[in-house]
Amino acid sequence: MQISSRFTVALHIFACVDTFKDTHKVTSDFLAASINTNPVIIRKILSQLKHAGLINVARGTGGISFTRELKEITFYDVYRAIEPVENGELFHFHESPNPACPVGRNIHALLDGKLVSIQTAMENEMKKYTLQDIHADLQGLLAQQD
Amino acid sequence: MQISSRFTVALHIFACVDTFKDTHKVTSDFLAASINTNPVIIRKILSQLKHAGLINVARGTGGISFTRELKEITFYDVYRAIEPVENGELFHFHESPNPACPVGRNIHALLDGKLVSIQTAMENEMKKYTLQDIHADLQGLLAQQD
DNA sequence: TCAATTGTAACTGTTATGGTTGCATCTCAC
DNA sequence: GTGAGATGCAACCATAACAGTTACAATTGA
Repeated sequence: MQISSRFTVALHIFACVDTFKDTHKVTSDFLAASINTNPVIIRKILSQLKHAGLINVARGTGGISFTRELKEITFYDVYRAIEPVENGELFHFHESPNPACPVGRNIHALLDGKLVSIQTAMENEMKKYTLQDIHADLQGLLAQQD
Repeated sequence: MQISSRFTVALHIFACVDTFKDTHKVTSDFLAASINTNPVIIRKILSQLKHAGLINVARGTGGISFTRELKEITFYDVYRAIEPVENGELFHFHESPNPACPVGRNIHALLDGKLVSIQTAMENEMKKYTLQDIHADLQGLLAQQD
């Protein structure tokens, strides 16, 4: 299975807030227009990001602000905020291997460490990228396009 | 989302075939008993592994054999054999960002390379492990348990 | 020929996703 | 205060993937 589009949508949200925060009121409707989806989808994701402590959302008046500097928010922070799986396990292990079988009895011991190392490799790469990287890269792209 | 349990089931299948190929006829029923699932689930996964060229399955008589040495089959080979997503993209990007928005127009250019590097980090770690590692580790565990 | 086995279609129940409507609640400007 | 504009959230819907199950045709070797 794929990691849901909520992840890229969340990164898109951050890029929009960063880009437009001084020139527009960035609402869920505004974001939905840039991302081309429904405002309620945006609000659900904003709610997740808020509960993870990454942003503040102003009720009533609208508007989004970051709780930390951009370089202090990594892709991994966003991924964990958005991903609903309890304790964040990347692999779904089959539930009940047969303990009467020598393989079934040992399959977890055989695989668990390897699966963790694979997941960790992905997560460590996610931690290398921050919202500051998006900010910088976008500035570069926009400068070319002027 | 999580990577489906078909992946760990497939690795379990390989471990069973390797362990029991000389002492038992390893059928889908036999495997289903060790994995504690339905024989048809097993046959579906065997079919995927067969189409990926990793195993041969004997119709009628039953029995499974490897097409390569264990050390020549990596976790990544198994993952790609089992994962149905076309061209194997780990991330599901939202479909149609708004080209009229400076962010929407550039979001793919901003993120694609970073997402690929994350996926590649995971896949490279998967390529480090082979079925030979499972074989060796299981021999070690079983030796302890005697 | 027969028993055992694979291959596969058809179906079920559950869950996640993405989308949508509707509305209560909140906030600020007036 | 009132109203306009927002968010928060519940309640749906359609679709798809997953895991499981039944049934049966096709294959193979004894």
